[in-house]
Amino acid sequence: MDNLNDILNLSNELTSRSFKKGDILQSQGDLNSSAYFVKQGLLRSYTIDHKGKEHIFMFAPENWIISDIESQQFDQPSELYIECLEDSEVIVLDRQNLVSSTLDYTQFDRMLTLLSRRVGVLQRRIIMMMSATAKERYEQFIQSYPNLPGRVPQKMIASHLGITPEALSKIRGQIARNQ
Amino acid sequence: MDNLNDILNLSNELTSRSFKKGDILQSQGDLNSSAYFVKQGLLRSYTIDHKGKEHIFMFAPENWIISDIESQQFDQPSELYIECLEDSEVIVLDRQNLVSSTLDYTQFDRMLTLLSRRVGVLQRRIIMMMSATAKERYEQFIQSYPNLPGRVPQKMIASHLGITPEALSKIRGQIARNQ
DNA sequence: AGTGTTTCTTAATCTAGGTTAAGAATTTCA
DNA sequence: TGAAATTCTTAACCTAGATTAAGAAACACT
Repeated sequence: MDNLNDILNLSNELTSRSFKKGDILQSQGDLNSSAYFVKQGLLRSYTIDHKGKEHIFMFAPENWIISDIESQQFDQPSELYIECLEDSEVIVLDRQNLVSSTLDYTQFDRMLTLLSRRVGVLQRRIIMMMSATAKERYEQFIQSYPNLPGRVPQKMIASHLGITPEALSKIRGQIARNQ
Repeated sequence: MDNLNDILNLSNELTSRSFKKGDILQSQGDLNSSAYFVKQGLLRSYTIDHKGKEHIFMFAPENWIISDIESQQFDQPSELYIECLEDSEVIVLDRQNLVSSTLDYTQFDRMLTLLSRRVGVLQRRIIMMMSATAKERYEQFIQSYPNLPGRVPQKMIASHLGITPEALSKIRGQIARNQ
């Protein structure tokens, strides 16, 4: 992802805000949900299901943008919590910064690119969930995001993979053992 | 989804093509992948994983649009097969019909809406896969797509849910039994 | 209409990953 | 720096769904 300043209207008027580890930027059910561009630090998004269990949808380290896109675009209640995992510098993009009427042609085009790429990521993730074992998904995860283990507690990686912390610990034990 | 004619450039020059049940409109690995708008009939998209197993990504009945979006937008090899499940009337949208340079402002805006909605659907599907049992996912499926069972063989619904046909049969047996 | 092919069901068995529990390691923060 | 809290590991046991198999039902095609 190139310079997001070009993609959006960030240039002048939008400044970044600081958040502390543990801060919740947005909760499930919130209206007026935003998109968050991470200049420095690390955010995560997650849901809590009807059984009270937490499921991490994604992590956003430096230069990533994180948001409940549908909620943000159409002013629907957010399905995701967005939380700070490290003290972070974040540009908050409200509805009016990302909605069609405020975008010029070039920005529009980049927005379309961004969304198409996201669809690709989600498509591959669904296929992964359907076809791969937990071990395969873990190996694919550390390959795709080699700098995240170390910054993120293991149990959160487990949650992102859709397994329990115990299962991930067992898998890591296995991997360590045979080599 | 409103009238797709408005969203795109379909109006005059693009006519629909007929396909027969069983026709494969696009294969895994194909370049020049297209998007397909279903006027009449039913399509599906699926992958075959490295273990040789088939996984149905989505179904597209009347008025749906189906495509490997990332592949179509960026001219990358398709990850999905797209196949006809019934004799169908389909408008084939090549790269040049859907790429930024050919879209006017209104079309652009609708394209953005379309993609944001797709992201929402995929997001909910991932959360479902992580949090719900096979039975819950099946019940949610027939609620979301009440007209598909009957048009689609059960084993394909199983594949879309990420379970085996035997497991789905067992679940249906259970449901039938206790009421 | 009749035969071959695909789909669906049922049942027995197996296994990846969940659950529970408890101790060890690490982090947090006064 | 040291006590409390959180995270990680290991192990025993359990369960949802996979696998295998075989018969029944539904479809497809001449």
